[in-house]
Amino acid sequence: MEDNIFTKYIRQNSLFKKDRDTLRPSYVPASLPHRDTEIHQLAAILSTALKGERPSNVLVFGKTGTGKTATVKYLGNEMRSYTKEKAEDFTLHYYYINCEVVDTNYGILAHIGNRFITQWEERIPFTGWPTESVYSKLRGELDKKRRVVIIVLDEIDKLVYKSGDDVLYHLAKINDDLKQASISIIGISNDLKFTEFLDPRVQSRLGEEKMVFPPYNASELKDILTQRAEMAFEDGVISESEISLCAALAAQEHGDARRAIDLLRVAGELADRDSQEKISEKYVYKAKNKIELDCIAEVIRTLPTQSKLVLYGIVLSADNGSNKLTTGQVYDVYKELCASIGASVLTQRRVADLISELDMLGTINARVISKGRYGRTREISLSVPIQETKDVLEEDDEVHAISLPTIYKQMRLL
DNA sequence: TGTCCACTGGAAGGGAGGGCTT
DNA sequence: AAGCCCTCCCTTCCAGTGGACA
Repeated sequence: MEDNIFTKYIRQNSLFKKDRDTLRPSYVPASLPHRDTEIHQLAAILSTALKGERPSNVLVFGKTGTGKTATVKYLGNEMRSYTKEKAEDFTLHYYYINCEVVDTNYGILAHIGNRFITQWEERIPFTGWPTESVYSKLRGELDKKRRVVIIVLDEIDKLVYKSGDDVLYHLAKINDDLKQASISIIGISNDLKFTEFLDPRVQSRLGEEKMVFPPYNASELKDILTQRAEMAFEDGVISESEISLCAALAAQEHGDARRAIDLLRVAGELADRDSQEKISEKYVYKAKNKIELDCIAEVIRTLPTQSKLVLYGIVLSADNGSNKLTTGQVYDVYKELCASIGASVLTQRRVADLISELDMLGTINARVISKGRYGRTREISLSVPIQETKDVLEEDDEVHAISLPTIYKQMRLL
């Protein structure tokens, strides 16, 4: 046991208290600073459910990290603990569904339906049934008892963009067909405009009540971080000035509390790894850097192969000192890269679109310029670090197979 | 002043693939 | 299993264009 390689890591004094989950994005704290107004507003709407009546449907808007999900989950917990103490003649159900995970009409209906089906044999299968049957099965199960069902659809905009508003139409209309039970929906979205894509009938039913969560400012973020830091870190590990720094950095990025908390956690982890006793300013900046790089790396990693090849071409050119490229130049290098690994070569038109996509993702900078006599094109430059990007791209098997010396030779000929 | 380059960006359509329906 | 529809990725075709240069 003494010689086990992990002993040292486990024994090591940690800056974190045992419960470091308090800095995870999914953690819902027992109190939410600076969300009193929103909590009370939503509680007033939902309180109807505690009397056995159907509350209005609610749409909750707000940018990422403004506490939408936390507030809604918090109220769910509160309602559950309230009803636990009372014996009512109806049951209250509060279900949370993340539409980024369950993103099809069928999936949502089946998911909700299965919550009410206790017998395994009777459960709705993952796939196979016509959507209409799932709907009627759900309706039948719901109406067996007197109940109020509140369904939270987080990231509801993702669902609408991907699968349209059919489920929402069904769910909004289901109350007309129910005698005993009732359903209300809380939709959470960070996109204010998604309702434009809804059928007008769905739009008005779903948006009976609307709430907008404003971003946190730096001092509000600081209170949130102070609360979390107390829960997560041992005493004296982090001081006020470092917390302020985290808050200030996150406030610059439109007051995203999740970002701020991530910053705190990563700073802690980095300091911990270096066996520090305190989280100094240096580690906050290191954490900021790491988070940004991780973000970029993740974007690049999930790119389709063809986009990776285009980007790789731009990276190699930048590595060779050509900072500003035209679409034609990028295409030439790209063709060489494809040839060297035998990949199919896309048309220049398509590659131009891929370049636009890379531009939108922020990995490159591409703006249209005119070089007069010499035509109109995009001026393309890399906007992420060369070496790191190259490393991430080379993790890809296909990119890895490229023979660099050959490419460099070809590039000199171009 | 007009020309003309090297593209841009819109439009239409093909075809592969996945999921739903019959 | 087969048909259908939808979405995504891609190709083909083409009109349009900012500005250096003759």
